[in-house]
Amino acid sequence: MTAIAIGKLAEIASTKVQTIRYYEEIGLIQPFSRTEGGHRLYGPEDASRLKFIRHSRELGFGIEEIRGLLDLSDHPETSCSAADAIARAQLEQVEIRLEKLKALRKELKRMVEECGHGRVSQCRVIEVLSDHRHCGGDH
Amino acid sequence: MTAIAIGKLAEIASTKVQTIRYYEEIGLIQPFSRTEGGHRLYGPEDASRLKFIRHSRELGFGIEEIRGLLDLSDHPETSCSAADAIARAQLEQVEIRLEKLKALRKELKRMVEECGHGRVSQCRVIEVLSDHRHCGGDH
DNA sequence: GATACAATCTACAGCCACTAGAGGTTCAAG
DNA sequence: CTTGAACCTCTAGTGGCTGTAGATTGTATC
Repeated sequence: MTAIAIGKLAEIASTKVQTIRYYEEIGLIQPFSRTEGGHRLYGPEDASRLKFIRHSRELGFGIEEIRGLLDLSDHPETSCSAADAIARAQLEQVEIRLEKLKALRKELKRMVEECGHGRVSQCRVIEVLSDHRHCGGDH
Repeated sequence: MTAIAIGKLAEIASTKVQTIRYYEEIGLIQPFSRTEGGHRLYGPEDASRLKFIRHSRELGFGIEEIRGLLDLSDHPETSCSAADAIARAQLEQVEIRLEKLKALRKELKRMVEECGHGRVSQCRVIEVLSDHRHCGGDH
C-alpha cells in the first residue's frame, strides 16, 4: 500500500490540509478512497496533481484556468494549442502587471526621496497621494 | 451650497457608489450631513479625501495603511517620518513583487516558446506546470 | 400639482481563494 | 489499553469590494 493521508500529501505538496479539502470541494482533486473511519486516502499521482495545481497557482493562474489545464492533461490525445493559449494569455497578464508595478515603483521611490522629513503639513508622501496629477506615470 | 450627492462624488473620484458606502461603513469617510429624506451630502473636501483613498489603493496600500495615512494628514503637526515609513514599506513590497513577476515571466516565456504545438501528451506547458524542477527561477 | 423616472436608501448575499476554529472521532505508537 | 496527534465535518471569517431586491426620495417635465 502506497496510500497516504491528507497530512502527508499536504506536506509533500507544501500545502495546508484545509486547502486540499477546499480543492476537493470545488472538484479539483479527489481521494481514491477513504478508511473505514472516513479518513481520506491518496495515491502518489494525487501528489503530482496537487503539485501541478499549486505550481500553477504560484504562477498566477486562476482556479478555472487550472481546471482547464487539468482537463487537458486528463485527455492527452487533444491538441496542445489550448494549453498554449492559456499560457500565452497568462503571460500577457503578467507583462501588464509588470508594467504597472514598474510605474508604481517609480512613483513610490519619488515619494520616499522627496519626503521632507519634517512635519506632515509639508510631507510629499501625503501630498502625492492626495493628487494624481503628481504622478509621472499613466496608471 | 456646494453640497454634492453620493453619485456625483463617485463620479468625481472615479469610484462606485457602493464603494463609498463601504468606506463609510469601515470609517474612512463620512458625509457632513444628510437630506431630510436621508440622502448623503458631501463637501468638496470629501472629494479630495476619497481621491486620496482611491489613489492610495491603486498604489497597493491596504485599508489599514490608508487609515494610518489619513490619521497623519488629519494631524499635520506630527512628524512626517511615520508617513515615510509606510511608503518605504510599501516600496519594499513592490520591489519583491516585481522580482517575483520577472521570474514568473521568464518561466511563462519559456513554456510558451517550448510548446511543441503537437498533442498534449508532449506538451511542455503541462509538463512544466507538473514539476517545479523545470523552473529556472527560485520562486 | 401630478406624474414619471432617475437616484438614492438599507440590508443582505456573493465574489476569490483560501484560512481558522470548534467540537468530535479515528489512528498509530508505545 | 492508553495517549495524543491527526483527522473529520461544519461554520465563519478574511480583504475589498460588487451586485441585487425592494422601498423611498429627488427632480424635471407637463
